[in-house]
Amino acid sequence: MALRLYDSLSRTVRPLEPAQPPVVRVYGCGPTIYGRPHIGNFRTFVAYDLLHRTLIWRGFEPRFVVNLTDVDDKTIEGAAAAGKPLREFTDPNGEAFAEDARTLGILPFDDTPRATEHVDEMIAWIERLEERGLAYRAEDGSVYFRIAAFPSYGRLSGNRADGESGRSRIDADEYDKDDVRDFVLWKAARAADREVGAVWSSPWGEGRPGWHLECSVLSLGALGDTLDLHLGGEDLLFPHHENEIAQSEGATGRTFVRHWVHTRHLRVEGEKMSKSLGNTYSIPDLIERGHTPAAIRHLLISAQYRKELNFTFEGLEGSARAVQRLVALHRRLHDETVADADAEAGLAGIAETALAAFGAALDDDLNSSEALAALFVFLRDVNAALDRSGGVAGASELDVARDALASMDRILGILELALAPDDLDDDLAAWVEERIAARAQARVDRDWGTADAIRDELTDRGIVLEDTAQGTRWSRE
RNA sequence: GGCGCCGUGGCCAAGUGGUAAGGCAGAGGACUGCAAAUCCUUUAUCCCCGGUUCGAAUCCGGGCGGCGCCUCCA
Repeated sequence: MALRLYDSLSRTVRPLEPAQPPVVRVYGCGPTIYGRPHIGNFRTFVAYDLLHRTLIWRGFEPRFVVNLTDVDDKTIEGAAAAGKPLREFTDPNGEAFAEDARTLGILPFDDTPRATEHVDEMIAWIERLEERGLAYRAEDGSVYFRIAAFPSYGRLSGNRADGESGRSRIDADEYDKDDVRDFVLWKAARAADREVGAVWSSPWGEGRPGWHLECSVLSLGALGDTLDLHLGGEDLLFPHHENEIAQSEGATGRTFVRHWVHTRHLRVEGEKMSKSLGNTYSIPDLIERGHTPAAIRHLLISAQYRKELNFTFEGLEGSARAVQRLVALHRRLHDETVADADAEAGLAGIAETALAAFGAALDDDLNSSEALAALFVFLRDVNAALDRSGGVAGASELDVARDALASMDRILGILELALAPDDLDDDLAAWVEERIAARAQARVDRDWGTADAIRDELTDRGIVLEDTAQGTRWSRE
């Protein structure tokens, strides 16, 4: 079974065919680090992560590069507003992104290049384009890409490459362009740029690199002349990626990207995310409201990356419940099932079926929704089998079931987050243990009134009790 | 206007020709001192109309409704 992914250029789901398997060269457009990334950004980055993990699971050797845009209008404005040099403004934002990514269990990328650290290469790139007649200098010292000289422009987005496109995109500030579709490669310095140090010298005078150029130079610089996979949010399809193709293929004469993957935007409570609606939640915002990383991650992968996903607090609560069931299953398999060499609960068959369905779902364009369904069928069937066997299973089938759960979570990364050690303080834990002991005595005495009162007391403090054959277990929430 | 996407049970969401996954919520039951956890049972003819087909949620046509990009937003 081969991994198949939707390719935005051919508009079909087709097998991933890296140029030099098992190596897969992946580049994903990363965040612009002008502020704390929001939950919408992370829908995309969690999708990157799902792909990353699936590639590894399927035996590929991904080289996964995601850039950080640290010079553009927004970072410059932000730095100016904060009265800081650009770098001083963007550094903490880059760190915030890394921190939130870790919180959500996103595997580290192999490289996260920053635009400002590769300006020399970008300048060299523009020179190549100039030599090939694909770039021209405007009167103000800016340099533009000449779209008229790149005939296949528009193939990715389906936007007509020829002249009139119904709606004028002429920007009053960009009257220097020969053609309204031409995009800037090098932006002549403005006073605002100088203020925050967002200025580099070049053959065309002082200025800064254009945003589109960044991704071509960073990706090809890190990965070679052709990328196996290029990822990005759906908003980047046009003009960003269209422009990347033009300037990359224009300069190298080779195919830029073999397979384009775009993620659908997240909606929040049924609405588009926007600052005016106040619904651009960040990861720390959600954690502060009492939501867990595992639940957030579960919700973000509950729909396939190309489908619209509506992020709601009601949904987040539902995800939290689903995560709890997974944790309970994990605990049951590891701590509560008796291994008996002679027993046979039927776990191996359940695991095999689940893994096959799970893998097939991922292979089918990362259908995380269906993969999750396979996991929950596994959950139900294992629980039912163990209920029937009285909590006893064969040692080897138990291992098989544990491995299957671990294997699926290597992709989903949910248990991995949910099982992370709780930072509950020792005093509270000691108190809980004391109360549980008191309740146990009351139960021995058949003093149900006292036993229930203690349980209520714990419930009020957010502690949930479960009486099991092995004794009373407690957990938060 | 150009290029696309979507409309499945109370909510979320799979399924793209063979008779409706899964999650959350609800109801009933088993288990339990009572609970919790777990299991079992239970709630849909898939926006509307027409067509193709032995057969369509799935294909085609037409409506209605929602959404994205075309502005350096993932």
